[in-house]
Amino acid sequence: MNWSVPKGTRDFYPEDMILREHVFASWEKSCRKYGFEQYDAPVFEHLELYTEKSGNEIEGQLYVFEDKAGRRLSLRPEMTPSLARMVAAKGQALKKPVKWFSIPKLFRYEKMQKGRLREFFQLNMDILGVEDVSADAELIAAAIDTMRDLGLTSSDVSVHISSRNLLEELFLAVEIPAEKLPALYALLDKMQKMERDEFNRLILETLGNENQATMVQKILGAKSLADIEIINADLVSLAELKTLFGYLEAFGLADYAVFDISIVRGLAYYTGTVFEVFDTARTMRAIAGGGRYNKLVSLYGGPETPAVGFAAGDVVLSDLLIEKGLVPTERVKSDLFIVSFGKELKPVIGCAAQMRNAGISTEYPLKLVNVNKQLKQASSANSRIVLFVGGDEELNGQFKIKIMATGEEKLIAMASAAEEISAILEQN
RNA sequence: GUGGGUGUAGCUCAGUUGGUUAGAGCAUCGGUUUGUGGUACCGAGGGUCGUGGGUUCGAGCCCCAUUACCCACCCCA
Repeated sequence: MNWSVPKGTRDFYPEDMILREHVFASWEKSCRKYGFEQYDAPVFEHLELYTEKSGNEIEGQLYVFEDKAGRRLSLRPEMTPSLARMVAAKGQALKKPVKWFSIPKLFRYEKMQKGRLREFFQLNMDILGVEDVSADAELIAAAIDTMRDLGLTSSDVSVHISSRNLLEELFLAVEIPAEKLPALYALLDKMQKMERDEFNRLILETLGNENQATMVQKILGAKSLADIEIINADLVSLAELKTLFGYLEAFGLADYAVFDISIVRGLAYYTGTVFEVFDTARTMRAIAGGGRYNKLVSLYGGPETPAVGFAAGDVVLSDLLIEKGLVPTERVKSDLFIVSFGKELKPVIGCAAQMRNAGISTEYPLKLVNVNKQLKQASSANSRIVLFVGGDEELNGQFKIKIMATGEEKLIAMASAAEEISAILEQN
């Protein structure tokens, strides 16, 4: 018998939930701050939803199964097809712009590695219905802000931005045949991983034309938009990118953003802006990635809908937060812990009920042991205040309480105990 | 799918050229005479040494297979 978790999955013990909830809460907060609304969709979808977009080959990376009626279904490997389907189904009825977010659990049958599991979470944020680059800027700003809210600065992470259109325009201007573009994109995606000479050799091999190869090498050597402008100043996408970076500067986020011509984002459905967020040390895989996908909603039978979105996985991000020491450690089970001097549980329960009814998170020992032991429990529950019941103080209509952080003890009136405790909890 | 590395207590690891009953720290639980926690002292539980086979009088240690994890490649929505 094998009682371990399936390959590529995780258990979340309470102590693991601290980090997970920290990240989720931060994500949601950032999304709301930008006016995004939450949505969700089924965990499994018709298989065709994914094969339509990515081809039959991806089936090997999906958790595919058949239901009892013989339907071919798949656990969702990504959220965007579900989103596109939902938006397509509403047709023109949705008020634009649509700004939606979701935190789905996703499943991919993959060989696992550092930062890549078979079951994981993603934050997805998308803006639909806006063609202007202002939407790209709003989205990228929101993406950066999710990182910033978690304590990551521009010296920890940066967003590398490019544009599919820019590459296409540049390449077509030097008369590279359109059918060669996918091969070039694939090559470009690997640029960071190889020596410049090797890279240049492969470009020549792909194009089979020395003049074109030289031009492409020059284009791909561009380190900034200014470099691009020298090569070819008359490009629509160049103007767009300049506008985009201008907007990011207006957001006060210029420190995070860099132009990086090597960003192409696989070969998927991107039609314009593409970007990826990396740790600046570049020791991990991408933390987030996204871009513009103007064709996808119509692919699912909806109206032509411009769209831009991104996804950030929880795995690499969590690794980074741990490495940077940005993980909360405090684990408060309950704010108040009741310790009893007596042997009767009933008065303890009565007191606990009173506190809980007042909205105070309260625990007490389920087995009445000696006071020493009870206080140890209060301590490991990380409770902030201990309330003693069954003591002599009650003869004067008072409870003794103890502030655990300082060890300070004080007497409070029994009649207003809940109010006084709430007040103390609020102060600290 | 390809190549490499690592598996000893819940965790981090010791364990001599193969030799009795496999150890430590941390953690957990119990106790230090029942009205005071975090620190201290005493004690206890917990391991078929990843799994299966082989070599040997004898294997945690050597050999083979297998599995899980880690790293690199492939892929990355």
